[in-house]
Amino acid sequence: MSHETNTSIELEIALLIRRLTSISTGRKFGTLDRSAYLLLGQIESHGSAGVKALAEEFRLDISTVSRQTSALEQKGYVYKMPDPEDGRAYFYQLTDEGRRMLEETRQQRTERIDELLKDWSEDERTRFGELLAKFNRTYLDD
Amino acid sequence: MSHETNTSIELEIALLIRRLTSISTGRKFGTLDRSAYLLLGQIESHGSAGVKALAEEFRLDISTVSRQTSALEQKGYVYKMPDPEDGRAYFYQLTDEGRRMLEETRQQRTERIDELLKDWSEDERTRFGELLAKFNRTYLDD
DNA sequence: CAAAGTAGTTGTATAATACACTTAAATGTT
DNA sequence: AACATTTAAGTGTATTATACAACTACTTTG
Repeated sequence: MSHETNTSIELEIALLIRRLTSISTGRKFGTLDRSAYLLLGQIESHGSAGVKALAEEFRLDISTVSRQTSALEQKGYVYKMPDPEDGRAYFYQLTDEGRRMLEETRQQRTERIDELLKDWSEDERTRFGELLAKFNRTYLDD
Repeated sequence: MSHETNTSIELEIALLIRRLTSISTGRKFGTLDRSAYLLLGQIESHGSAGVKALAEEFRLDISTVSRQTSALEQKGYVYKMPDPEDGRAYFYQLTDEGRRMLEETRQQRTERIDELLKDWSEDERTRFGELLAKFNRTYLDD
């Protein structure tokens, strides 16, 4: 059973949910809640970003993301760099602690998926991951 | 492109979300919000039920479902029959209006999926529906 | 029959969200 | 160059789905 496949699946599910729903009352899958997990993941994979870019990525209101990044900053998972080219804007970047938490959460979530899909065939998991990814991309273009 | 396949997909997605998250701030896909849609669908497919059974089905707190069914009753989509065998309990049943709304919403949601997946192959849509269904069942047994 | 358990409701708190407004900086127009 | 418009971010407020706790009325059990 491929660990990478399951990592992909759990990420795609988290994204699917983010696209389709709003909140998730404290229903944590790992140490970080979903919004924190997705934000940190986005910053990790696409580099530092401002509130506006993050809000667009996740189809959330800027005010919502502003509060979420604020919370992440408070916890020391990200820090804010002023954009040298635009006095209004900032770039959020991961701290070492943020990177550590992200990895820890990713591992916890992946383990959860490992357990849930332990009886699925390799082919099923691969296919499911691919299709969720495709669906999430389809949804994005809407 | 099979309409039935897409109906199945949208139902499974709604279920997936219900399982994994909590709320969805007014993010309606049709006339009914997700909780109303799922509750009416459950009553339609599994027959009249009380608050407790519905809460268990959707892994929600009884108080949450109590409020949701209350709202549905208020809108005239369900009515409450006292359980003849248990003076504390009730059975919620669909009204004609509720059945109509359910069907309308189902159609709207399915159309949305039709549109989203218009470029997917028949095989992909079938497979995605199957896998989501399988995943939801897997999740249930947790 | 009294005690414990249960179905449902209601009160209260929480959390993620949107929308409206604000502030400060950037951009565009005459 | 001055003023108007736009824009990035933050803040105030309302909404909503949810959980937990307390309560009521009924049922089951010892």
